[in-house]
Amino acid sequence: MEDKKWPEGIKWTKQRKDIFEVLHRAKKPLSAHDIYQEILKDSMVDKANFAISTVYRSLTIFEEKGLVEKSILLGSDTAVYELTEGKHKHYAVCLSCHKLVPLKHCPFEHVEHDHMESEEGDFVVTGHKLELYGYCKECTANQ
Amino acid sequence: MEDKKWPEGIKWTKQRKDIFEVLHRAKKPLSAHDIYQEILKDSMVDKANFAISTVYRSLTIFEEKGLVEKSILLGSDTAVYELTEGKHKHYAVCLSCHKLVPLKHCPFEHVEHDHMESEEGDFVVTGHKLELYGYCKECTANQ
DNA sequence: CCTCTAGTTGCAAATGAATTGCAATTGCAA
DNA sequence: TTGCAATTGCAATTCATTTGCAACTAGAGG
Repeated sequence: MEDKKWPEGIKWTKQRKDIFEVLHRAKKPLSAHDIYQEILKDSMVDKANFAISTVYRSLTIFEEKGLVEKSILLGSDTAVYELTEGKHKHYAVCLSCHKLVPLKHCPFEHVEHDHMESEEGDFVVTGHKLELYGYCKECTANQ
Repeated sequence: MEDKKWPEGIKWTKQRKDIFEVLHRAKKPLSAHDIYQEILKDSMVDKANFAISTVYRSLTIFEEKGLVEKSILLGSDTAVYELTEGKHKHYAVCLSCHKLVPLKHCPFEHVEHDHMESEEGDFVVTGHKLELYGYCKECTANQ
């Protein structure tokens, strides 16, 4: 985080630093619970001194500031978060093993804008969320 | 429903018929709660004789049978459902007024398949979920 | 370095969507 | 019409997430 500009009006606390670190080294979106466990595991802190509500509150703020992206993936009821870091990523969810497979490209890099027209006039598109589903290599192989 | 084939092994009960009707005439995805309220409002039944758990259970079955599609839209924590009816629909969510605006076309009609390649080999894509976000005509007009 | 305070946190209790156990009910195949 | 597996109502439960509040700190301004 050191090299990054931190949004105004929000404090860079030890807890937020920990949450950021976990998200930073994660290779996939994590739930609040995942993050919490990871922090405890690393004994970055002792359990008696870190509330999961802090994770939720921090993630909410991070999201508001555009630092993380929240999504609720297919077939799940818990939200997962990942750092935006300027990047733009999508995943495919395996319907069989529920694995998350990152896509190489955003399929929308090549889509013209006028395809976005809505049924009721213009809509200024600022972003999108895409999720593919199907079957991963392993699950296809094993029938 | 009369003209449609009903999946095997699941019964066509009064409750499911009501749920189906509500979904059928809905112009947008509805939550279990929406559906429940709608049914009560229509006095299709009296409250004392229709449990919301039935709505949830029915929707789950409908989803398993491919009759409805479940999604959890941006900025919401409750699932919404709509009949698939063969169609394929996407929405844009207005970040300002939270209105759901249906899109005219699925942007993927024109996307080549190889853009779906994943970082770790092939993935058989059977479907996708797309959600655009941005600002609707009205909200853009009102600044 | 110290002070002060708005922003944060821990904790425990509260929400609210969704699920479940169970006994009673009901489609519907035979 | 009958029999039973599927379904339902109801109430209790689960589980992710949120919230109230008093105690605590980051970090701006002395």
